[in-house]
Amino acid sequence: MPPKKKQKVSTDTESTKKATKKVSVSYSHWLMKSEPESRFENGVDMKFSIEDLQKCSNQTDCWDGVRNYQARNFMRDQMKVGNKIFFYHSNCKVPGIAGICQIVKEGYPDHTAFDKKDPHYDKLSDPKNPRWYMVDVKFERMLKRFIPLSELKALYLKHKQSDGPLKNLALFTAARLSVQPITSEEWNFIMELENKESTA
DNA sequence: GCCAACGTTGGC
DNA sequence: GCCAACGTTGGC
Repeated sequence: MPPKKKQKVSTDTESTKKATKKVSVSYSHWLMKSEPESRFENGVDMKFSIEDLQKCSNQTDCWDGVRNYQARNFMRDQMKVGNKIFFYHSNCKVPGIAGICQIVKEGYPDHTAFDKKDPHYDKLSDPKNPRWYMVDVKFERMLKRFIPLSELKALYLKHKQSDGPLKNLALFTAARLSVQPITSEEWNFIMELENKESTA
C-alpha cells in the first residue's frame, strides 16, 4: 500500500472548522490525484499509477497519506460506497485522467499517520482521536482514451467564456486539492469526451 | 529546475 | 483575527 500524494502536516485549528462548517451539496463523483512517476520523499517512492492500483489485491487499495483538511473531510464525511472517481495522474510528463475507480470502503482512520517510519507520519494524530482519514478505492476501468490536462484546461477556459459545464471544474478552481468533488454535469460531460477525438 | 498560486503559520 | 512570511503544489 504505497503512500499517495505528498501533503504536509499542519495544525488542526481554523482550517478544520472552516472546512467542516460549510454544509454544501452532496457529491457522488470525485477526482483523486496520484503520481504515476517515481518521486522520493524521505526515501520512499510516492509512485502510484492507475496500473499500480490494477495490480493490487482485488484491484483495491487504501488512499492513505492525504494530509489536507478539505480532502480529509471529503473522505471522512462525504464519500460513499459506489461513488465514482476519476483517477488523475499528476506531477508527470502528461498529466490527465487515466481511468475510473470507485469507493468500496468509506472513511476510516489513516493508520500511516501513526507510523513513525511512514513519510506521512503525524505525531499529532492519536489513534484514540485520529486526525487523518482514508477510503478504499477499487479499479473499475481505464478510459477509452487518456484525457490530458491540456484538453481539460482548454475546455475549462472556453466554458468560462460560454458558461459551459466545465466552467467551475475544481481541477482549475481548486487546483491544489488532491481529492476533489465533481458535479454530475461535469462527470457526464467528461465521460462523453472519451468517445470523441482529442482536441488538445 | 523554475516559480506562480495558494494554503498554513505565527507575530502582533 | 489580520496578514506577512513561509512552505508546498504541480504545471511548465
